[in-house]
Amino acid sequence: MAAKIPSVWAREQRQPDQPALSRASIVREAITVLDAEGIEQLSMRKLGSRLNAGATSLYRHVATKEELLELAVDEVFGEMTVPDPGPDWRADVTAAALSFRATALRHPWLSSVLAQAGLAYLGPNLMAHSNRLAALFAAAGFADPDRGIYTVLGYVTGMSTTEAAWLTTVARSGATEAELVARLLPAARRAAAGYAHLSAASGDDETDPAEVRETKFRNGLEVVLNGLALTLTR
Amino acid sequence: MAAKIPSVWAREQRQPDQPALSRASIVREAITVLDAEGIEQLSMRKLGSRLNAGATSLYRHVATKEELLELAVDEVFGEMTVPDPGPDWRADVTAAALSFRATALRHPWLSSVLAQAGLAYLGPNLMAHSNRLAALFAAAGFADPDRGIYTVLGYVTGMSTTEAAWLTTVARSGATEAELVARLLPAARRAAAGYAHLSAASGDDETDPAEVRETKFRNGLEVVLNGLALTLTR
DNA sequence: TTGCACTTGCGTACAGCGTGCGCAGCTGCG
DNA sequence: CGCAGCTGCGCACGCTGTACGCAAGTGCAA
Repeated sequence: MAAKIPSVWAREQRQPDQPALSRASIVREAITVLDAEGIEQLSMRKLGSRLNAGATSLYRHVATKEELLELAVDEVFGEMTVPDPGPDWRADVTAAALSFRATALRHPWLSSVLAQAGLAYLGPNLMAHSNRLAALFAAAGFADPDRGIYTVLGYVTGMSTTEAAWLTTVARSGATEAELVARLLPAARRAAAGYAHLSAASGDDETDPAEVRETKFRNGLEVVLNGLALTLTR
Repeated sequence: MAAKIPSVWAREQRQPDQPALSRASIVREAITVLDAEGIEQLSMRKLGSRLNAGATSLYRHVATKEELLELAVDEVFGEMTVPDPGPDWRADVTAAALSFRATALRHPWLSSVLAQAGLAYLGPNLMAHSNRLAALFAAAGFADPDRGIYTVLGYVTGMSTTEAAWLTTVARSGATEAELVARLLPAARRAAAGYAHLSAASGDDETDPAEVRETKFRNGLEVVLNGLALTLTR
């Protein structure tokens, strides 16, 4: 009732009520939808109505859906932490790699977008992330820091992408990860039959699949870091 | 005029003329479109009319567009070669990695599909590829062949995905790779300014970008293989 | 105080998408 | 000869991204 009266009060109320549809709020809400429902469920109409706005209103703040995705990607890069260079470069790189992986698994759509559009983004968070990563390898004393960066980043993105895709499959199935593994096992065994070197492994359902994945990631990373260490002492 | 007469001849002519819309021919044509126009340009309607068929006719042979993409992925995995295990496991793995990369770059949509759907495919070509890869690491004498597989595969897929995404960007820009690099350089420099460890490198436009990419790929792979070699001698 | 430029949001509309459904015609078997 | 089953197609539904033009509100200039 009082709300209907147009007055200073109403206007003051309105500001905290509706953040006025800014670019930042759009990106934030987009990430929420992406995380909750996946990339193919994000539509401009749905996003608009979640912000109490029409679909086309969003286009005042964002040129295109693709640009919105770019902004979301850069935003998410801001969640990745890279430590300041310390005495143990391996620990630092490992921490950065794990943070990358954790972020990619928290936002499984990240990999899809990156795979389709590449890293020609140049957003501020992405640049800062690259810079901090470069600092790590430079401080460690590598003759060619670039090589360290792209080798580690290649491994990390590849591994994270595969994992994220799997998690997406799990999410879409509605089951837990362990359940889906169990359900797919017969088919996998059938498919692996006749191939001498494929096991479709593991009857021991003791170990948590998520733990297994993280161990795999760490093991592979260790291999990469060992390889890189060789280029240091030489 | 003669063509209008319904007869054995007409029917016999028809067979080589129209391969009758089989699953295989649909997948083949889909790959052609995907290669030529990219993943977001593939529509069931377009695919149908290219095969002289209505859009919905395809659904007699393929349950859904997503399934069609899975079939295309497996088909393309058939193009990847993995050598039989020889005396030099590093050479063998390198050859397999380069073939994977070459295939992924020839079909840049591959990475997008894999990133979205993961490797829960179990198609025959994919299984055969994995098996041959496993054979390589087993023959090399690794205690844990799996680790070699997923480490190398992680690096290779990550690197190839990034490259494929970049090539997609290049293709969409309409320019050559070198031109696009030159065009993006100012923006990249601007973005890199203020970051101590980022160069936005290279004024020497002498070297072919494609060659640079391949060298990077090989260098990183060398690092990974060096790391793996350490787990062998131990 | 008045007026004007500018920003912001919205409604409508268009072309295109994946695909469910039911009908028509051809093929091969009894 | 007739019928079952497979193949292809036209239509229709609900959805998509987004171009366009109008209305309302805002802040600065005169």
